Amino acid sequence: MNSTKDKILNAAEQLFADNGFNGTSLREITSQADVNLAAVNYHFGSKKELIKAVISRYMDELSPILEETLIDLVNSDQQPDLNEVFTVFLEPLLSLNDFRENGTSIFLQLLGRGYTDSQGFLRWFMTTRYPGVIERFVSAVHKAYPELTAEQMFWRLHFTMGTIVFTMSSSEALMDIAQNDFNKNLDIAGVIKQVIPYIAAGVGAPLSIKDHK
Amino acid sequence: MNSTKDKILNAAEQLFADNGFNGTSLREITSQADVNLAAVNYHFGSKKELIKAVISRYMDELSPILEETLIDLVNSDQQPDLNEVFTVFLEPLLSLNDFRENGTSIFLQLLGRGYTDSQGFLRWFMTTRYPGVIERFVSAVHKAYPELTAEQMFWRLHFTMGTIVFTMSSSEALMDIAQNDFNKNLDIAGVIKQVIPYIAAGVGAPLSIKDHK
DNA sequence: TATATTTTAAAACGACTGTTTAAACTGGGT
DNA sequence: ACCCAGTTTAAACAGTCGTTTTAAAATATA
Repeated sequence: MNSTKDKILNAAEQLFADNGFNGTSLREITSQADVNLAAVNYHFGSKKELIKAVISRYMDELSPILEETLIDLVNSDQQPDLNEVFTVFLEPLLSLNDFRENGTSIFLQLLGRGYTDSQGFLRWFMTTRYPGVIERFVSAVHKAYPELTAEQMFWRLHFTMGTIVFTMSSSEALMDIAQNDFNKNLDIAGVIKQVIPYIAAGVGAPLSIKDHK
Repeated sequence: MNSTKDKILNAAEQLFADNGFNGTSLREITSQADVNLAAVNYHFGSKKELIKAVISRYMDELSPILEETLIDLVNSDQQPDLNEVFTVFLEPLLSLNDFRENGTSIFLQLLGRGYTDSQGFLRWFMTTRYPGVIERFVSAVHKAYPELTAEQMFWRLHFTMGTIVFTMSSSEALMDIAQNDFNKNLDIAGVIKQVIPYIAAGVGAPLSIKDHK
């Protein structure tokens, strides 16, 4: 259905992805969605709740798929490679393109915005509302690299989050540069395939001597 | 000297680092600096110019040291390890603590804000004003890993930038978590030492088959 | 058809933004 | 003493923001 609520969500997610949460006004959203300004506060209560609704629409779609795939990986007999662990994300992320046009790119950009724009409130929202994905993911990494201590796991997963989030929030600019400088026409899937070996190697980096003590 | 200009710069850099450029108003800055609101526009012309001035104060201090160290590395006889290449940044970055209190942390946070807050204008400012550092750095990485194509270099250095920038813009929150969960009291130098093996391994990841064609 | 409920519409609210204005003040040079 | 450039001050500017209010219109319920 093409209700007012949906029109707002569709306009909002694109604008949020492009210009960030702070950088997008309700007036831009409602004029883009061709609805009245007051409709946002009527349907969602506030801008903050609208942001949550935009994110939730993706996470509710993604998290079950992701969790299932990760559980399969953890329960399999053989020890996975770190590259395999991260490749697990590829298909579920790309499936968002069936869910909504440009869904993969928009979702990853939103994720990036959420971590940088609004000082930590979205991080809290995600970790408390979708804890399963993170737990399964940590288990999978642990299975692939058991020697990694919990502390190093913590740091390296945050580094990884940074790589993803930063890359994706500026993915359009990066793809433009790649197009101009290397004549390579990459889509979002191409960027993801570029980043997987990087983060797999980063997480899999050898333990430094000083941490063994 | 403790001029109005300096008082503004000192207050601005801390607020910018904490709350971002968009998230910091001129009124917050001037009241923190205990100067009149109009002083910013009088001394700097605009908020945008103030941002540039804050960044420049650090970059003018850092870039000569960094360039020199990188040139030494490139001109040395033996091939450097990627870990060595990135470790080169440690000392110059830490030297910012002598330059200003908490200088290292503030600068890295500012760098992060600049890349995410103001859609690319600061990226343009940095690359056009301090191109030498980037060139030397690319040369150093190339010397350590000659097989890396220009395109893959481009991507991996951007991934690296993302790791750094994201980690540092939320470094305080991360250090708090590390303190609570692992009872480890890390300072900014500790975080940098954690991240170096990660990015070195990421940049040094093996070339995937499909890029050889 | 009549009533109740949901949805839209236009306008205004108070608060905040960066910037500008014009007057007051400051310290040094003649 | 006077003048004058450099600096500081308080006030106002025009604009945007998220949110609320009030009334009209559309829709559903009986």
